[in-house]
Amino acid sequence: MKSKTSLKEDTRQILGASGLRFTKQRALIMEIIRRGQGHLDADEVYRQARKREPRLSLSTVYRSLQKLKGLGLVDELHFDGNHHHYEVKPASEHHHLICLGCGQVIEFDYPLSRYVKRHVPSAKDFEITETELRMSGYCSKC
Amino acid sequence: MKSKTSLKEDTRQILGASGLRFTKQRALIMEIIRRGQGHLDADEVYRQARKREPRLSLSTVYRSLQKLKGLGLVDELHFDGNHHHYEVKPASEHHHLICLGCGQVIEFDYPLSRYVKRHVPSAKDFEITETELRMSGYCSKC
DNA sequence: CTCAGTGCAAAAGCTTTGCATAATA
DNA sequence: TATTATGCAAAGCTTTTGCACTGAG
Repeated sequence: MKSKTSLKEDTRQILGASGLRFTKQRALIMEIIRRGQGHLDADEVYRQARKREPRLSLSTVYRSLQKLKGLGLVDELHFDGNHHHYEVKPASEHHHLICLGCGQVIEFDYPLSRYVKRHVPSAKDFEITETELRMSGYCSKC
Repeated sequence: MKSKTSLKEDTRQILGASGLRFTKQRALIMEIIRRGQGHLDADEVYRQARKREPRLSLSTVYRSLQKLKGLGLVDELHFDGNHHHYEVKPASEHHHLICLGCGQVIEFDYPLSRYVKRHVPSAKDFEITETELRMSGYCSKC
């Protein structure tokens, strides 16, 4: 219960600090993304959100996601090239393993950018701001 | 000169083995992707190809890319969620570092999937068929 | 009260598909 | 000659944009 409230308050504060507004639509979108464990695309967010806020429009979802991403509250992922997926920005660096058989997405934490900076010469003088590792294959069941 | 011929012959043979045809359009597309060092999207391939084959259509580019990808001759990358980028499938596992300032793409080899399989528990019993690491940030100049 | 945000509808990319024609094996 | 591939045009999806209205601060 605590984390839910604090996500909401954090969001309100960060939005406010940038002169942006904390609307019920944005609260709902954040809430859904958090519950979705980071693997929802815009349309799924939209469909879930409409259950509670039937007049919400898809463009609001897109615009909110964009703003939240700009503020660093949400990350945009690219599992495939067809649509974006979103997740509440995780505290630690984490990555995704996708099963091509059953579609499940496994997350794992790993400070990969630190590792790469240390081991890859061409990454040495790069200031890495974003890292996305996507691995796909088949899980033990498939 | 040798490698050029052998890419062409390899392509012809692999297509043939699957009952597919080696057309001048496909030869040209492969050639362009190879020269493009792996960072062209479909439209860029199309524009370059039309210089030599003005009647080529964009749908042929897409269809060919799809077939070539299916045969494992070409890899599809997702730098952003808006379009696909293509590269001739590299022999060794390699990844991409993208500068958000000047747009340059730095490639580096690294057997990352082996590393991850070894260090990440949840990846242990996964058969990884594809790995894509995308890191972005700012290069030393930007 | 003011400016950011919303809903709706229309437009804008990128990618795919249907169909008749051309070209490979 | 039998299919596979191509070109063209049209359709499909996801995402973005314009505009008048609403609502948060």
